[in-house]
Amino acid sequence: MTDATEQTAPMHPHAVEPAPAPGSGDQVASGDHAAALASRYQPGEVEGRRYAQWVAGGYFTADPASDREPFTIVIPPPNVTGSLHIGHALDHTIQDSLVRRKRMQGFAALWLPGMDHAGIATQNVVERQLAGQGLSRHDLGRDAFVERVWEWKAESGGAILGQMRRLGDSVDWSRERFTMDDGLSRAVQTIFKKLYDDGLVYQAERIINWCPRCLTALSDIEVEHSDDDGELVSIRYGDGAGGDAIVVATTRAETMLGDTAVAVHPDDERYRHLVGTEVEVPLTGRRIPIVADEHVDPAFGTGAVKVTPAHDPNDFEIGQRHGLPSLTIMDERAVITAHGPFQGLDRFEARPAIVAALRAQGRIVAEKRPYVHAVGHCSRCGTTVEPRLSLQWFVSTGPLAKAAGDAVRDGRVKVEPPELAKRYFAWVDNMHDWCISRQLWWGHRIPIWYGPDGEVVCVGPDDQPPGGVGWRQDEDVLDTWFSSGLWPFSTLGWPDETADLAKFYPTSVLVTGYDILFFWVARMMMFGLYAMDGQAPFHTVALHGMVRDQHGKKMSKSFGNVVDPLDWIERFGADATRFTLARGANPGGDVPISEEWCENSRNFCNKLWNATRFALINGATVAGQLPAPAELSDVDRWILSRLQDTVRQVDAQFEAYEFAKVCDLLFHFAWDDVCDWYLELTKPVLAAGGADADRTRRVLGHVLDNLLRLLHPVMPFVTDELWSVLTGAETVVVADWPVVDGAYRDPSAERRIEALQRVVTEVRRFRADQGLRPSQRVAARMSGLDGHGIDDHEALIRALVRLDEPGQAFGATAVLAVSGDVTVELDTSGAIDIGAERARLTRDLAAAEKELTQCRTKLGNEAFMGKAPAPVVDKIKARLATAEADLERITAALAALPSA
RNA sequence: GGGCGCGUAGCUCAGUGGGAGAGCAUCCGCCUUACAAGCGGAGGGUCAGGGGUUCGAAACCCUUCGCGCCCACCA
Repeated sequence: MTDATEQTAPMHPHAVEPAPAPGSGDQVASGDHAAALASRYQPGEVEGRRYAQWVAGGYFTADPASDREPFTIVIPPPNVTGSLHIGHALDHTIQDSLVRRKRMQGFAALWLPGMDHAGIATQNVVERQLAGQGLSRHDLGRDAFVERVWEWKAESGGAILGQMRRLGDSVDWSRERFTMDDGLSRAVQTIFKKLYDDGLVYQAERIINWCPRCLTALSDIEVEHSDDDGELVSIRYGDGAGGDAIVVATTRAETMLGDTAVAVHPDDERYRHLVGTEVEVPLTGRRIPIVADEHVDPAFGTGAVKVTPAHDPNDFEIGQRHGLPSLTIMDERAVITAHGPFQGLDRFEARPAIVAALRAQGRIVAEKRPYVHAVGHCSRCGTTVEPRLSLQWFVSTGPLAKAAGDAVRDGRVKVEPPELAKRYFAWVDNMHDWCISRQLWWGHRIPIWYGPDGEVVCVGPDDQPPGGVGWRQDEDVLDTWFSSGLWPFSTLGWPDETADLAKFYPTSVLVTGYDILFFWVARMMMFGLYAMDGQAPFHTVALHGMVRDQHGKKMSKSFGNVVDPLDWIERFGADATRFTLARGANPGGDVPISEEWCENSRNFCNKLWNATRFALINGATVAGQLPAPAELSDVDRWILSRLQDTVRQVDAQFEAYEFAKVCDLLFHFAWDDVCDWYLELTKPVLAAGGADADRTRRVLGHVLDNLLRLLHPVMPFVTDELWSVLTGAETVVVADWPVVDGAYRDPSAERRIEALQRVVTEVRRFRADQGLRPSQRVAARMSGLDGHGIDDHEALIRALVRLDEPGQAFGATAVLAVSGDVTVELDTSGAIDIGAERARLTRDLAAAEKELTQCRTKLGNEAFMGKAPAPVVDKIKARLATAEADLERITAALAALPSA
């Protein structure tokens, strides 16, 4: 462990000098400080003040000229339209913990904040606002509408930034970015042109997912499938007179208006004779061919499929294979445009109308039958997606996705937890081309210009758009995820060769929920590798799960179980909220939370608060050298050794993204080791005064100092407040992260104090069983402590369990046999509850006997003795010895019990 | 339809080949001079069922049952 003087000294250019120690080099926190601390932690009084100090101190501002090793995280940019929900709070807590620790470890740490313009989602929000005033975006016109969205962005985005401050996010505000700002728009245009020039974006007429309400194309990932109830109807095509009738089954009868073929499987004997002939499409009078296609499943329905190339992706494929025409029969709002009685009907109105008309003609051969099938819905508005044939822009994902997969496959990018890489591969290895054009107004407009004579020109960021009569720019904008995919380098200044890009790219770790592994992570991988010469955008992808309620249920408004992070921050504090989330965050796992657990986290904050109060009241010292190991008492050695072990384990768990384990380790070290045992053990020493007390004050200060540092990444506010009071320095934000110092590891001291704890616990247990009030002092005689090397600690033990030295008239009435040869005789003036004690001893006896039997059985098993490794056998032998001794002790104690 | 995962204390979850754990909840006793947002003590589990591998299984394999998630263009 580094020495205390160094630890409090500023180590970063931004760090503020600690308050000069008055008079001497040693700085002893006085009782005055403690008096300043209320008996409870009140987060509201601390958080705003601390955050303002951090920002004013410039601690979060990263320096690209620094010679320190970089550590970079780019924030998953929240949707500018939304507000931060508890899932963001989890995501941010994890990122903040990582970046705060690295900052303390001396890295040039950058956490880059920003927001996403979220094209379709944001446009929808503003359109709804307009609708409230009876307006549509067309009433405003494109420019005015976009202007309106920018206004909303300023309002909504500001709220998000405020929430981030409340959470304590240590982001570099000087580098805040927005996907629509000038720099990022330039990046978008640059990569679009590069892709275009490389032939990796193209325009094509294809069947795409279309939202008839949003009136735009959607990519595959913007479509959510659900199993919906449908009805399968069987319709007879053809007149049947010449045997050319054929029955098809469909859930979408309305599309028959656009049928251009009927398809059967080539091997289907039932229909072989019909292949190559024509049938008449009912209601239309059109005659269409019957074709043979492998895609048809002869076992499904009637084995014959109606083919509507313009309104079904499969049918489109079949159409391509057989050179069929595509008949578009619906407009962009999914209203029937085909001439006839159905014109003007919505698709869902047309369906029953057409079925009724068919029935009237006797064409329905099998009545409607319920049929559950997967139906796509717009992920933004829920409207049933309509496959639509239209001219759109696509990214050719083949080579990009291959590279994205390889980067993880060959280990250049690690996925945590590794199991989730399977999902990633499943995605990138089966990716379709990506439809990137959107018929929206809010977004990056596609930099393609069309000339009067059919010219198509892609315009780069530094190019002058073609002027002249008849030239016009493509009306569409790009998919939001197109710009999000550039985030790790566009935010650092790309395409310019900036100092930030050189220093902070590739980023260190990407933290996000597994739910957007496909949406976002895969796209960043594709674009990062492509734009940055094969350098992946991050070294590690650390995935967490979704926040859930205390029963593991998804949070949703309809369940009424949604937690607003600001609500918890108000009521329990930001640190409690963060600790609750971090404590549940196992890698890749969902995070259940509840108000009760958050209360517990708040209590933990208060525990730290009061432990520090105790230290201050007792004059804990944080400056100066920690005494050499040889000068330390057993208790000092024990707690310092426990601290070393905690530092070691916390580091290991941090590196493994095991946030739940980090929290668990620190919680137990702080509450059990430090508060429940160590502070109690220091009380008699401090009360006695003298050199021992002086030394204890130094160790106590050191332990708390380091504990607060260790907790700071997860609980930044309370630790900063306490640490600055304890040390007199400005802030723990840029203090050194604790380092393991092997000189203070002391397993034998740990064993001795553990023995002491066993004795204390046994006496307490007896006292509790006997109903002895804590305040009641009992005379006692102890022996056998030397067997554990704790004979020096008899006074300490007596202090902890209120046992007096035996007086003149000592008459033991109870003998506790603790462990080894330790016995404690207590003078309870004959007032012991023999029944309770007998019950206790009988239970212990049974446990010891069980243990004894188990061990003997094993050791008597030749196969075990022959094959089990020696250390395992030795361990069983040791257990046997302990069990035998326990049995003997307990038996003796039972025998010594006065008969009732 | 394909893929992935889960089932351990009342609840939520750790534990992945050698003595069943944590937090919360429960019960008992305490205002013991940092903290009642606290302190001390206690109870509670055939590790979903079955089979197998092994000297040894909560863990590895097979299987049954139950649950969840992701992906998906069979009308």
